[in-house]
Parts: sequence; structure tokens; C-alpha cells
Amino acid sequence: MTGLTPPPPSPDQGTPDGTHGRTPDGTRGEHPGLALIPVGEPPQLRADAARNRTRLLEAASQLTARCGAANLTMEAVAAAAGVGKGTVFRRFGDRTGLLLALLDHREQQLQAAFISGPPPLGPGAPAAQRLHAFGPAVIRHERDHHDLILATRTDPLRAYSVPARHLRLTHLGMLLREAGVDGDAELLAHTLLGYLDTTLVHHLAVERGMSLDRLEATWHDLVTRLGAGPAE
Amino acid sequence: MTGLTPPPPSPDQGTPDGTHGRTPDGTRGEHPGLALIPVGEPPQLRADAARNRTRLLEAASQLTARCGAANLTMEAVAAAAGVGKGTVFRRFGDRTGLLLALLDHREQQLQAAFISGPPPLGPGAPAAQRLHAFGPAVIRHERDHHDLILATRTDPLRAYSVPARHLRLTHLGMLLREAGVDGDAELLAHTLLGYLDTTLVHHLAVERGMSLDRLEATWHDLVTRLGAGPAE
DNA sequence: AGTAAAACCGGACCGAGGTCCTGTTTAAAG
DNA sequence: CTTTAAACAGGACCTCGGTCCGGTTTTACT
Repeated sequence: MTGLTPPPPSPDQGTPDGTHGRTPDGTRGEHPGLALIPVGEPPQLRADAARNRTRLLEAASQLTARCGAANLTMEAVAAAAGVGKGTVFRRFGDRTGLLLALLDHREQQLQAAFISGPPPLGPGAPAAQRLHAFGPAVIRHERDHHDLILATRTDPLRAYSVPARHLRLTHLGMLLREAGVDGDAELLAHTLLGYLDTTLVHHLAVERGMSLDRLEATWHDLVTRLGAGPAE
Repeated sequence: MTGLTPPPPSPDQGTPDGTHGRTPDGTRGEHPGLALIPVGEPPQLRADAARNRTRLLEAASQLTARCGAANLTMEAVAAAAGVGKGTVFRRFGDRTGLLLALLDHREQQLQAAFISGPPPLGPGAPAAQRLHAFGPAVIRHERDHHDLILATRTDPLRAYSVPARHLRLTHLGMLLREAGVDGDAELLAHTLLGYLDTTLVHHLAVERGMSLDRLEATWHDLVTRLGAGPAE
């Protein structure tokens, strides 16, 4: 006996597959055995656990709305949800995990927009046009949720394993290839994503007062120079 | 009386002007009233304060070398330097400030290399060639000090006000303009700098095992597409 | 040099993130 | 329906970053 405890089964930091195949109450709604995307682990939550999960997210959402994400304390969330502190950590792993779960919920709209929404952001438009539309959409989204996203970035490396980023990355890579851009599509996608990073956008737009028009103009410039023609 | 204390006079987080006009013992060595660059405040340290500053940096350097920057505790630094905890915070503001001061010391080599070193990185070579040389130099530098840099990124926004970044940014902007690249030089410089960001490089090179060759190849590709011809 | 004010040193103290252990609830097997 | 084991809830506890205040040293002025 070592005294070491195995890590918590599967604290969720957003949806592991980035597809949100989950009903609003936190349980899976997909057909058994029909996972189109490799499902990491079944987050088959027990009834009360699922109930507390939503309570916690609800409480966290209200507290962040009132005091800002930066001032959110785990104890306050636990108290507001009427559960113990350990419960919060068991469910979400750590503070960042809780914040990521909150973010994940709000990312659904954006993801739906560029995966299955109307053109030019969604499918139906040529890849070049979708690329051009992607930047402004993400910039505005990041700007709306900057406090939550920034609070998430305490662990700088975690940002890269977040499913939402993976989704954006593969999406951008696909569009680049589809638009006939030659070169290392994956690294070019990383570059474009870097330009859209919340910390950069916040620094330029909020702290330095740069206009969104200017930021978006350079996005179009970048996409054009990378080989996807200008949006006509 | 409010009970509020004014913030500490001027905790240093690296050199405020990014030029390192400082003698090894921590005092300014420049001529009085001859500041070429707007000097924020005179960090005229008292004798014992300067002595303790170097002791602290020395202790911190040894501790990070032994246990890694992530495991560096302020109390351990204070104890190793033989001073009180409050002294550390008075001098460096917070943990990030201390780490930045450590980093700042190590950045001098890189800065000297691209500001006044030999071509193609330093002056003397055409701007396009200097641009191409800049990426690999920074990537290797970041890779060598990734643990220290990553430990610095606890406050995501702070990275943008660090003098070293400012220096790189203006340097890149200057080279872009000099190379005849049209477009928003400042934002393009931000884009290029984003590609060289430590977190990205670390994620790709260390976590995902990507080769430096591949990273550098795409750097050259980026610089070329931005308008500076390929390095001949 | 003597004196007064400002700056500094040092550690006690606080808050919050994260861990661990104990008693209890839940789901599955018989 | 009973039993049994796993998973969970809850709070006490620890560590560490950051603050605050009393005692002391350094500097500036006369």
C-alpha cells in the first residue's frame, strides 16, 4: 500500500470530443455504441452527481456574472451550490477545469455557427470565403467572453489541449487545404489561430484601444497572403 | 485614513526600457540626465538593497536550476538568500516579477545578438535575411528557457507589457518595413511573434515531438509569404 | 557630526487553491 | 428484497502567494 490515490476518474474540462453530444442535464444522449468520434470515457454520472454538476455550473455562472471570473473562488461556488468543496474538485479537477466547463457551454453557439451554420461561415460557401469569415466571428466571440477565457489561461499549456482549440485547428487546417493553400497547413492554422488568440485580441482591442476594423482588416490580409484569394 | 498603502515604489520586472543599461550589481551605470530612452523611474537602490537583490537573484537561479522554475517558492528564495519574505515582494512585486527579472538577465544575450551582433541576425545584412534569421534564433532561445518562461505566464496579459516582447515587436516591425513589406507592419509583427511564442513552440516541439526543422521551415514560409523574399 | 525623516528588513498573519480521510448514498448482484 | 462494494459528499487540513506592521538602518539636511 503506497498511500497514493489514483487520479479522479475523469474530471471534465469541457467536452472531451468537442462535439457536445450531451443533453442539457449533463448526461449523454447518443445512441449506445454509435460514437462517431472516439469517446474518451463514458462520463456516466450518477443521478445526484449530474444534478450537482448542473447546480455547480449554474452557481459558477451567476457568481462570475456578478463578480467577474477572476474573483471566482471555489469555496464560494461550493457554498452557492450547497455542496462541499471536495465535490467541486472531484467533478472539475481544479479551478481551471471548472472555468473551462463554463466556457465549453458558451462555445457551442460559435462551434455550431462555423460547423453547420449558414454561409459564409458555415458549409456551402467556398473555403476561401469561409476562412475570411472565420476571423471576425472568433474575434467577436473572444471579445465577448474575454474575462472567462483569460481566467482560464492560468496554466498556459492547458490551452492547447482544450477540445475547442483542437476543433478550430482542424477546421482551419481543412479550410486551408480545401482552399488550395500549399505549405504546412497545420502550422499555418496554428499561426492564424495565434492571431485570433484572446490574450492578443484583448491586449490590442481593450488595452491599446485598437479598432476591430483594423484587426479584421489584417486578418483578411493574412488569409489572402497565405494563398486564399480575397473575399470578393 | 483609509488603511490603504500605496503600491511599492518600483518593483522591477526586468528592465523597464528593455535596454539593460545596468551594471552587474543592479545599479544604473548611465550618465545622469542622459537617458536616451524614456527611463520610467530611477531604481537607485540603496547599498544593502542592491546587495540583497543580487543575493535573491542568485538564490532563485540556483533553486530553479535544481528544482525547476515551476517549483520555486518565494519562501525558499527568501530563506536561501537569508532575507525575509517581505523583502522579496518589496523588491520584485510578486512571484512573476521575480521570474521576469531572472529571465531578463538571460535575455541579454539574445537581444545583443539581433541588435548589435553579427549578420545575418544583426545589422549589416538586408532586412529580409535578418527576418529569416530571427525565427530560428528565437525558437532556440525559447526552447532553452521554456521552463522559466512558462512559469512566467501565470498572468497571461503580463506577457504583453514585458520589455523584452516590446523590443522584439518593434524590431520585427522595423525589419518588415525595411524589407518593403506592405500592410499593417505592427499587426504582422504580432502575428510573427505569435508563431514564435514559447507556449506554442513548447507544445509543438516538446509535447507533440515536432522537429525544429519543420517549425523553422514554416517560419521561412511565413516570412516569404508576407512579402520578404526567400533567404537566398 | 547630529538629527529627523524616509526607506528597508523581517516575520506574523490572511485568503484561496488543492488534498485527504470518514461517513454516507447509490447502483448492481444474488 | 437484501447484501455488498464502489462511488460520492463533506469538511478538516496543508501549502503557498501576498499583505501588514513594528523595529532598525540609511540618507539628507543643518
